[in-house]
Amino acid sequence: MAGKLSLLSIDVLNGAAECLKVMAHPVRLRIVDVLMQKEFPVHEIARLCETSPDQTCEHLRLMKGRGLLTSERRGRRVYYKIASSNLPGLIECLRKNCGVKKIR
Amino acid sequence: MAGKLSLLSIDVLNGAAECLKVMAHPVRLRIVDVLMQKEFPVHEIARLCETSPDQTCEHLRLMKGRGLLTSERRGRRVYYKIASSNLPGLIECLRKNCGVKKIR
DNA sequence: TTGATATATCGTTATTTATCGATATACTGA
DNA sequence: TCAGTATATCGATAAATAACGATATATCAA
Repeated sequence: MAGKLSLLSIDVLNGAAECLKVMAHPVRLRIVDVLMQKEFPVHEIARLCETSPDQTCEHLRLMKGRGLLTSERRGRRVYYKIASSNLPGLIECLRKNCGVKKIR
Repeated sequence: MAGKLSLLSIDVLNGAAECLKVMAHPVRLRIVDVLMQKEFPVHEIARLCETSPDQTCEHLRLMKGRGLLTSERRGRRVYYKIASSNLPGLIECLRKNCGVKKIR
């Protein structure tokens, strides 16, 4: 072996760490898992994720702020869906690598 | 659509979140990136990651504590290497999905 | 307009995590 | 044994994050 290591750049590492930090929360992982099926309004996400609506808003706001989700108001409901192509890949990675299995 | 969503279990989500939390740090990502090539002793890891040896120890301890790395003393050096098959997959996932590119 | 539903934000407190300096332990070679 | 190198741990402070209640805004239907 000769030459330098081929390493990820600092900028990329910082960006990736930020992304992982946002996703390093069980409820937010669950939200993505839910949204991988289709878009849902906030109260539905809250119900499916078994958290309160206001905490759900918080999580959604965080993820939207990082560009991971987008939202669209229709009537009094706001529908969220996955915006970042990172997320399905990440969840897929977790399923494959972290002993993550589907349950019914 | 009929039937329940197929969701990841709470236990799995907690485990995955813990794993991600550990990896959600630029220096620790760099450490894994370095160790993907081969094992290294602490001071080399510190040098390659441009951090102090004692902070490097901290990071290594954290990751080892989660079963992500293993270590082996040889002489006065302690060599660390990747233990978890999650990690290369995760880094690979970051390379592919998070706009992560190699630099020389 | 009023009441009900849905979503969002704000402020406080609690908890966790990071950083850094100091110090301790382990090993080697002289 | 001593000096020097390598690794590890500990304690304090700082910073970031989470959790929760309270309150605010938006929309619709009556």
